[in-house]
Amino acid sequence: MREDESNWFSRWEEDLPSLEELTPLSQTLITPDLALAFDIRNPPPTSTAIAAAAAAVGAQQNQLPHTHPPPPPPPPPPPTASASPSPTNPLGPAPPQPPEFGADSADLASGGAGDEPARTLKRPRLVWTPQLHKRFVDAVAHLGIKNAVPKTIMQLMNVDGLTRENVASHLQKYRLYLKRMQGLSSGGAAANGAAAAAGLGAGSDAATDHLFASSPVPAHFLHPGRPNSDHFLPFVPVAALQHHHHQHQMAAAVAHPQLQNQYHRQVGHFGSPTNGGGGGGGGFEHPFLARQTPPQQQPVHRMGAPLHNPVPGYLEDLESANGNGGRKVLTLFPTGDD
DNA sequence: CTACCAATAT
DNA sequence: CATATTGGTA
Repeated sequence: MREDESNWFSRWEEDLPSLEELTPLSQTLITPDLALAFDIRNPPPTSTAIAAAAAAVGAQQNQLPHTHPPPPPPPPPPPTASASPSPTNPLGPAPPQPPEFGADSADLASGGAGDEPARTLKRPRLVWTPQLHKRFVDAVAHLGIKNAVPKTIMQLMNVDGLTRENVASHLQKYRLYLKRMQGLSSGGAAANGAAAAAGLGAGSDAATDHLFASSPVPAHFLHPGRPNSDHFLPFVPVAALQHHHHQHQMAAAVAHPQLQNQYHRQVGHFGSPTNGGGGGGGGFEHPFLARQTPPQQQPVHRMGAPLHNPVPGYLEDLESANGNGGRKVLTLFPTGDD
């Protein structure tokens, strides 16, 4: 049993980051339903989509999975017209997202899925794009390490198509990353976890930081035993369900399971040109799949998130993996937690 | 039984 | 290496 449940809300404030952290993240996940909706099995003659994708290095995640989903029946919203007070997504509603399509989906000849979806199809590998990860971190940050468990995180992220397993897996890795960093940052000059996370120290250079360094790590993460500043946010776990009203819920990017080559070195130019530089609030996205699938979550009656609706328009995020040594610019949150 | 976690497999 | 999958456990 989770013994902490008794006092988890007593310490909510501790973990509560600053409200401003609520980042209007937006991600698009191609959910199988979606794919199905688009009818992938009726692909255009396009062929070298994959090659194209490879060529389009700037974009790494936009392959369309041809997964036929285990039919998640669109649950008819039977809200008896009563609840649904704050539809505001805790972490972030999705700003306008350019519905860009990857075009295509190479059909693999596996298994004769010539016709109807074989019910035993697996989902494509989820690609944790920086944006997605950002959302992940935000969710964890907002939940607090204590409550940051896969299910909760998943719900908070509210990314369509994301499964608990996905989050769990990533969470595991994330924890490892944090742990590694704790050891390095503690006692060292780097008092700031974010700094270490950025890839400053020697701990994160090439490998581990790829994705993780993209998102600042909340300071409290590195020091679980030490509440930083007491945040006071008398918030209550409002049971927040997501569906209700259209909020762009995007999807995450997925890649083909098989065509997973091991060469990708393109994590570096995310900044969308349209935005002018990285960072830009609300404006940087990639060729992602945008679309939302009908509600598909279970009526889990669990707590929601103590977040409030973020104001869209302010985004931070950074990315710069140049091999220049050292120096990392952390465009941290406006709160300046570090 | 559900969910978490760590280990293991792909 | 990044995810997925599995097994044991709370």
